[in-house]
Amino acid sequence: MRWSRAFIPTLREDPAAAEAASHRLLLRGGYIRQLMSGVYSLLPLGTIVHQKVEQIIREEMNAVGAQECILPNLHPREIWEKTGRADLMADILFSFKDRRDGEVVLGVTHEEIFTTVAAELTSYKQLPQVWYQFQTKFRDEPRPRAGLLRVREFTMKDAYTFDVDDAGLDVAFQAMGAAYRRIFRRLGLDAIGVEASSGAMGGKDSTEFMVEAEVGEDVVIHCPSCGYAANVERATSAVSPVADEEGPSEPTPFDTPGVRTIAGLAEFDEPSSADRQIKTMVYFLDDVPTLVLMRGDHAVQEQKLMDTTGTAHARAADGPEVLELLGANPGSLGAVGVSDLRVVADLALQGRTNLTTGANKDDVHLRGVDMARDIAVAEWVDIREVSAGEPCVECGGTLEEKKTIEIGHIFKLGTRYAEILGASVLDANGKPQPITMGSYGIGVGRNVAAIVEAHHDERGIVWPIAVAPYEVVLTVVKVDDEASMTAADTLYSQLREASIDVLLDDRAERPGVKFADAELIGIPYRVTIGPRGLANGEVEFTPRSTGETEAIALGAVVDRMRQAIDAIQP
RNA sequence: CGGGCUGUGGCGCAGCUUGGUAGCGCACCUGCUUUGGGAGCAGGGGGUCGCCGGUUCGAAUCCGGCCAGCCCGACCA
Repeated sequence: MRWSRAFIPTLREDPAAAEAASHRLLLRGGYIRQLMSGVYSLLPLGTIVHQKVEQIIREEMNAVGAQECILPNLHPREIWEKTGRADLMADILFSFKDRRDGEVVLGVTHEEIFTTVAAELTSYKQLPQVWYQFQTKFRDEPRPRAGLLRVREFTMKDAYTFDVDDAGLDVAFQAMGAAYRRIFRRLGLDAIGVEASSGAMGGKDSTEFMVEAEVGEDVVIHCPSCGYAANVERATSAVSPVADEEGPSEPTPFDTPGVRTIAGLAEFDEPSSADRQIKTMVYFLDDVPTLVLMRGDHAVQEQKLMDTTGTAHARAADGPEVLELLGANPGSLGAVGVSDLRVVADLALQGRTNLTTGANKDDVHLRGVDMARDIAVAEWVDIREVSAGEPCVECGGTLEEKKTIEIGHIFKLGTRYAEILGASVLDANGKPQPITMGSYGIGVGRNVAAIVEAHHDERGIVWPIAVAPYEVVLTVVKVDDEASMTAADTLYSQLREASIDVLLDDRAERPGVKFADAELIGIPYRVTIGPRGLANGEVEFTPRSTGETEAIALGAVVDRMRQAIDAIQP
């Protein structure tokens, strides 16, 4: 491509609305433009990168025997009603009516549709099957942010595996996980697989692939000594036990005027340190009012709460609701003697005695509370949010936290969708078996953004060559110098001949502008062609990553590029 | 949805407090000069001041409503 003919609208100044590095640089480099909140146009450069990322994913999918499909994005709402996800995902579902008043939704993901296709399978002999597609997903996200990182319309590679039994699913899951690792390595992303919550996808097991990033929205807990890694929505840790002293034979009320917080109570009443208090919170778990009990110094992890209690929608009760349910305001709440509300408690409270908690009367607390004796706990669950510095459950090492971007997620779905949508095969004994499924997603645009987050400097993007829109840029310092343009045209043809993606900067711009643009858009190698070097038959060769320039012979350019590309391609 | 903020040529901003009919830098067009790290001079084009309504002789400016976008919290690739 000749730069003079290309549409690469670079911006000299940072756009005001862009904070994340990837957002800022993709805008400035002329890769993307925003249309509305969470919706972006991919300009020519953005499109090439997107396609290169897709192609790497496609190659690795095909390598594990996956077959590419293209499924529709207009779905009858009915099918989403059937699986219950019309409600579960109601918040993010784009939904409308067609001309015949039929309810239609835009595809959020495609489990329902792939399963519908899979209903045509009849025999275990046809399994396993692995199908995938690149398709736009529409999600009316509550809060799009950071450019391509979190949007409302995006391309996802979604794959689905179909097996007769769990053993088959395990094999498929492993194979797909390995393919994902190869993909991320080729994309230049240092991804780690972590245990994750399955959320609205349903299913038993899932692994998220995360890359560490300043702008990451997820928190991963990991153990440097044994490698344990889990999303904070799922992570556990060892809790140092607290030795309780002998308490009274029944809870004893005492006045605590003005005390409203754990810290306040710990200060007010010496023996009631935070780890000897019961924190009582009121939640509506799928509209069922529930008391959630935590050790005073622990925080509840809402996703863990939802997962362990099988809840689809959870929300904290507000002040008036709390008052109506318990007769007291937050700050004096407790579960002692509460029999008409569901009570769930964190495992860290199990067996604890002589604790302090609210009395459900403003400005009064109870001391000497014995969990087993005084509180009717319906469910003991691990709902504690892990934080850095706690001991690892696996090896006792000290856990750390990382901010990460989720760049891929793979799920073991099991038979849920197959059962509802009637996808079953006859097994070797002639018995119908629901197909066991897995679901595997990668957000293409988000990966593009993640690559930029991981590969940039103060001057711009530094693309890994595997995904760079062009592998080399020929910067002609003086376009009205005939010898320079002739040499540039020759090199341009030779590089194209060698199937190397080359951008020829033949613009009538000053050198400084060209260098700055080349660095901003992040082309991995720059060949600078000017009268100075040309006098000796030489040009300058500059890798974007190091910025170190070396003079090489005109005739050596193609070889150098070939070498650079071969060194990185798998 | 809750909280904070912002809407003025393509981009970045000033003007708003104290109403008088819009300005700066970059970008763009023309010419001349310049030419290895975002050139100089001269000339020029481009704006319903987010939208609707109100107050006023007069509104970018004051008031009300709405819309959009950004950032922080509850969701996901």
